[in-house]
Amino acid sequence: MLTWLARADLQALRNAPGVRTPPVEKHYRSITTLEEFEAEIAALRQAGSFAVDTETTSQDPMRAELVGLSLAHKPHEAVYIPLRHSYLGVPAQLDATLVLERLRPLLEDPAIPKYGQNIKYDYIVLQRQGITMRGLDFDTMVAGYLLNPSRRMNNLEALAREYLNYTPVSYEEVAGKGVRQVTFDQVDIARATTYSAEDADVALLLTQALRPRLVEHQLEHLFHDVEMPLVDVLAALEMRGVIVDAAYLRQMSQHLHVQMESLLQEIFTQVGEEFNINSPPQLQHILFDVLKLPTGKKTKTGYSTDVSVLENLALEHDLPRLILDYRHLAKMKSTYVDALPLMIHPQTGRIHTSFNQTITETGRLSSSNPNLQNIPIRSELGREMRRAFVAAPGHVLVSADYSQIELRLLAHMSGDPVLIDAFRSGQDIHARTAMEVFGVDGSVVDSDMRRMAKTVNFGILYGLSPFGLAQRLHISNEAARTYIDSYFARYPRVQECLDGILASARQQGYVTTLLQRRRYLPDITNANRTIREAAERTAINMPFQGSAADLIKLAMVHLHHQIVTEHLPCHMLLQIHDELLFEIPENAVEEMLPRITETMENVWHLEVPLTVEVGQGHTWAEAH
DNA sequence: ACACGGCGC
DNA sequence: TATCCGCGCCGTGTA
Repeated sequence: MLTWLARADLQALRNAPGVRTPPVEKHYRSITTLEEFEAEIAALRQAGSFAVDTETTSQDPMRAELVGLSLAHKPHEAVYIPLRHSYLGVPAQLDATLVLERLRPLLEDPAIPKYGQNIKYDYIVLQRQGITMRGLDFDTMVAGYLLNPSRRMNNLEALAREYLNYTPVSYEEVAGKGVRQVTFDQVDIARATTYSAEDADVALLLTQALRPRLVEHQLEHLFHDVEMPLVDVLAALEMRGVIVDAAYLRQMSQHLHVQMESLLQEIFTQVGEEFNINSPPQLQHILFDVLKLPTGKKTKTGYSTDVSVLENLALEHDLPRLILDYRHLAKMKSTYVDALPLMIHPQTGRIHTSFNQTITETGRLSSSNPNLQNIPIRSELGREMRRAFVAAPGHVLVSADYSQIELRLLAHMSGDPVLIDAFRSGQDIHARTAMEVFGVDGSVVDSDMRRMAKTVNFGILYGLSPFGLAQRLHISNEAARTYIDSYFARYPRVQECLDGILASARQQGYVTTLLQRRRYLPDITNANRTIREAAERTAINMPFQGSAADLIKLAMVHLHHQIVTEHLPCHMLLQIHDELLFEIPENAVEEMLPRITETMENVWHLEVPLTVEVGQGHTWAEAH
């Protein structure tokens, strides 16, 4: 039995010698005998809920090997069960299969609530061991995120510091850092116990500390009905993965290489010297010193060479276009065509992204390792790229995306009669805005007017300034101001809605979404105008971007529930903010399409209909 | 580690 | 006077 004074108390004594904190005794121990293990199982069942933490050999749950696990059902007590520690002189450990089989009834019982920090990770690790953890009740990372989505880190250490005034033992302290870091199976069991058992304990303590705070912030519905159920859903998406056609990408890579070499020669010939196009400083030198082309935007370190600058220069010189073409090919090749095949999982043959639930300040998900939410689509080459994403044999990919969801939310929240009428009667919303803003009949609206109206519509959601609109549309500031003024004249309730958002942001210090997701905006009263206005744009965007995130998350939860309880032949693969991608057996598509669209469209009752557009095909390019 | 540029919604 | 629309992730070059 290991017992010591809590580190927080030691720190309190050091930092404030006048303050006496009652010492808390901590009881962390490892379990290596069957008798202890059986007693622990009985205690866990008796307690009826517990915190779980797994220790593994990798940060990536799809590649991690289980090394041990910790359990905590009572504050300041926890056990660590080493399973696969491996070092010279390692003591006897319980058999991993035996331990997991005895824990299975507890872990798989939905009536026994489980707590943890980033519990999706543990869920996937255990799922790969054949255990389906049910009753995921409280993820401290998700709770911390909902309480303040702007918090940089929602890791256990940051949360424990903020809510428990306590600093737990860090991973580096037990496993080392840098080149000297060892995998957890090589960590001495006694040291592993101090770390791992504490993590389970802290997760339990944080659960108790954060639960009432969620209620205070009116976040319990969002937490229990959306974000916590979503943990299982995201785990399922990540584990299923998506197939990419490596042979196709290899071919594409060779093709791109040839094109890039040819472009490169043409560029060097035009310039008269060789240089590294990928180096912004070298490119600046060539464009603005050697060729003496006019400079545009400035960056912190010099003159910008980004797309908008090169597009302007392309009007008076041939080189910028070649640079743009080269950049596009280089981007496609390095970021996607060459990188994605390297991410194929050796066992599953698929790519398993990681969906992060606690990163964005608006409530959106993010995707990384690799990011599958920014696969190209807008260029022809981008669409070719999407042909690499394919369905399994006998399956098709189905894409279902919410049409104009943020503008529909604007119609709903503002109650603007013109916007509502436009969506209820199924009109082309950008064409309708063109009619309103330019004061013309529908028959007069041409593609150029529609494009400008589209920019205005999206600009409204971002708090666009006349200056920004002018830049974007290549028109004068005066013209841009006129467009925005006429927009608000025709949609007065939208103006009131945006003013209301700003007023509540100033009054409360935060803005909220449809499902009460909250984002604090301390800069909304900043004396610096640039900073304050940035906060105002953020405030205006958050309710629309965040509510859209709320709704698609809820739809994912509903769909996943149907898929699991009714054993539907359908796998959700990806979420791309307003789109869901599925993999479905060919013979089940007819049955599944209406279920998907109806579930997504009926996820929430708004003043305007939510509509979903679906497509299908053997590749993602065809499905879209 | 940071800046830049660029892909998505 | 200067302003350059919100939210992300990642590759490359430079330090």
